[in-house]
Amino acid sequence: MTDAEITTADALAQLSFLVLRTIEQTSAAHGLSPAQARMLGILRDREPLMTELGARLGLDKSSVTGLVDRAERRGLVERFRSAVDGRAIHVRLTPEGRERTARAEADFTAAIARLVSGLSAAEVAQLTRIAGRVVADAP
Amino acid sequence: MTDAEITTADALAQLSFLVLRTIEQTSAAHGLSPAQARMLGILRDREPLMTELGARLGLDKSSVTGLVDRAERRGLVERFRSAVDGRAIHVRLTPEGRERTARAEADFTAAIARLVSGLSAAEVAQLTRIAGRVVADAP
DNA sequence: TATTGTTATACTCTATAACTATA
DNA sequence: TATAGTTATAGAGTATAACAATA
Repeated sequence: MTDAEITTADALAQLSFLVLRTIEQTSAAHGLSPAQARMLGILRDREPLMTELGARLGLDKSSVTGLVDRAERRGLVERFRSAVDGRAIHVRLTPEGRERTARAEADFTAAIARLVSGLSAAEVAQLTRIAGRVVADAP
Repeated sequence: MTDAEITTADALAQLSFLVLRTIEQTSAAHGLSPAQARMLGILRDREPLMTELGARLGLDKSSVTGLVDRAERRGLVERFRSAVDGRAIHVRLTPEGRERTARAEADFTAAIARLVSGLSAAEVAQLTRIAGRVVADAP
């Protein structure tokens, strides 16, 4: 009974703050904001329309315009017109953006490994599996 | 082999975005920003100095000034001078702030319960225990 | 008319640097 | 001198509402 009891909500909230802080730190080390890092991660294997990007990020279209504007100004992404719809615009990584994304992700993976380094291999596997289930089940 | 393999880093990043979105939604339903909700949660059982609050939140003192300003304007918190140090200022919840905090937390707890409703009771317990361990081990 | 995207505007959040008041 | 806090300023991120261009 020396360990404090902790609710699921508390444990997940605190774990999330920890992971988000890790994302902030590794992003910042590569000159990226967390929002940009998240967008670049999505663009790693897609060239979505502005609207689709907004849907994936859960952001309003005007927010996506600003996010893409700032990333484009930094040479990380570029816009190009849809071949089939004159109104629609795709976004994709530039080579520079792709490199930065890869390096930031490698650092993030290493940081997460340090974060769970106090767990046994079996516990890490359980955590990964259960977290993956929650994410997959989510609406 | 029908399930996609997922890395620990990916699973935790996605879970964290999911939890953060839940915090945003339940906060917004009570007229709070995520940053405010987090601050109010800290103030639930403390009356810290501005500096101590900043240390707990990991924020610069000027950021804390703004955060407390906006919360004070909404009647959620109040400042009061230290009895022992003429420079120092404590922050505490108002009765209104305490009520809002309690209601938002209850909603958040319910939302997290829905998030993990696809897991077995044993899995929820495992997730809670392991997440708690990671948080407790973190620097 | 409906949809795609941008612009104008406003607010929150955050940091750095300069400042005031107290220790 | 050093510390606690505020102010001035700047930039990112977000949303709502109004708009232009295309479907």
